[in-house]
Amino acid sequence: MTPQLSFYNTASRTQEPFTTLHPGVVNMYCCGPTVYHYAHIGNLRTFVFEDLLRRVLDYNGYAVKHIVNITDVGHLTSDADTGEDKMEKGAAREGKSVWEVAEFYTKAFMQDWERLNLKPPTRWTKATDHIPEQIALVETLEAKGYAYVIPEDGVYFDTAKFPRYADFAGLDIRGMQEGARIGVTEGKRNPTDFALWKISPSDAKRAMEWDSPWGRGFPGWHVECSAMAMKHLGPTLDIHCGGSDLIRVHHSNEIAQSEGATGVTFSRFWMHGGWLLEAPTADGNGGGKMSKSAGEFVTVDLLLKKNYGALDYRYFCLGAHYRSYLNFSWEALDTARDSLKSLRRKTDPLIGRASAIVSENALGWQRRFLEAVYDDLGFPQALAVLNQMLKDPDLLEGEKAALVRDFDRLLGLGLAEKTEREEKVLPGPLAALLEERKDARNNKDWKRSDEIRDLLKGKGFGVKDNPDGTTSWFPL
RNA sequence: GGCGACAUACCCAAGUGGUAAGGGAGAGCUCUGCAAAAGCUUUAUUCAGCGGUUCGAAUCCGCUUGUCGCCUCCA
Repeated sequence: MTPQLSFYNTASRTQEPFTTLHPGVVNMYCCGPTVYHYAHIGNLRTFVFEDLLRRVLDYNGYAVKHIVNITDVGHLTSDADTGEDKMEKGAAREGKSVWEVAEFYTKAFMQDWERLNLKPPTRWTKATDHIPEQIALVETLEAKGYAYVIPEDGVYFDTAKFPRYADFAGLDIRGMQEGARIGVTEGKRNPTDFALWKISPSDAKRAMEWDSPWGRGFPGWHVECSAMAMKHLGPTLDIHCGGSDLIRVHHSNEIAQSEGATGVTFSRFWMHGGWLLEAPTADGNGGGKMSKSAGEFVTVDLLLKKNYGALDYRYFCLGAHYRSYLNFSWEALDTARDSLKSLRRKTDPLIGRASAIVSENALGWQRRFLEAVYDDLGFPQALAVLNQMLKDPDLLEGEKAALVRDFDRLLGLGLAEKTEREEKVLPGPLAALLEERKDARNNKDWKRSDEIRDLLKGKGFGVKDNPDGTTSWFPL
């Protein structure tokens, strides 16, 4: 019996059997990064989750159309005009043009994507390549009576015209009104109304602006995702993903403007990744959601600099359920790195030895693994199944190898191939030392032998004496 | 102020009514000249605290404590 795929749907707040609008095809849109700075590993956790989802869909034989956007338009940081534009802020910080900043960080992001072994999306879509589509969407909303103009400010979406607005995120709008809210835009009809198009102030020239029926300006905070998703995937998506922090505002708004314009369900499944939390420092500061502004700004580059592999971080993410909080600490990452290393030690000897998976036993392991993964991406349990499987003495090596290869299609840890762990050559003088140690050992000069072992250890090389009399070394 | 989430061993963490997965670290054993690596064994009478429902609760309900988040932008 093949296990059935089911995912937790934020829209219904329940886990539902997965179905698609069109048989065999999955249209999936994932909110991507704003490219004004490097992505930190908290941002990246969401993309790792989405990659896991993507792999499960691929594994099931779906033709997946997977779109990830690149937000290269700077949006203001608040409703009020007082907010700073992230892109312009980035440009000012680095003395570059906004376009250069966008290009630089887009490349950096894609590099991180590859390092984490994320499958390339079917298509990357850039916000600035879709200005006409965004304008068209706003025009449709205006024609349907969902939009209103605040002169010299912009076009806004009237959330009162979309009665379901609060449902998706379970917003308590009355409670929000009671809250002290600073920087309310003059002229907004409802606190939840949001800009569809912002008109540039007459006295300031923006680095990125376009002509529109409402005046020169730039698209609002949320239209790009609706416009691009519907252009490339049609009015109804199968899955829309993002980080949990997008639920309340961004995704509520996307639903309002998309469904307002088309009259049909925008996305059948909504899936959101949990946050990466930062441990507080020893003095009790920091802690909470990882961000660029607070605490340590941890990027993949920093990980590599500290001698972790990007896949160590991927493994770290695999250890926790995608919807739960994950506590990041260097100690926890050490754990993940050691775990992956020891996992590789078990799976490396199996590379290239796969046979067919035919025995009852092997099929049972495969079923258990898939049951875990198909149950709302239960990768932590799946990892437990993998570990137990590797220890099963009744399983033939060929089948073990085949299972590892099969599971890794979903895990994406590179367990089935020899990675770039290149054969390093022991530097000449050290090789000579190793020879000398061999002689010492033959003469039972344990003192000298141990000295040399310590010396090599200091240089970063471990030594191990094999039972057959040979000696091997490995980088520590 | 309003709303919400979370709290499982040394660390990460699974488990949402049936009697605590898995990994790492640690410990013991085997192996070894000693190590390393590997293999085996082992590590929570207990799930923040208190009370309740139940034949039965980490799992449901209530209260308390603590941490974090949202009500600006955010993966």
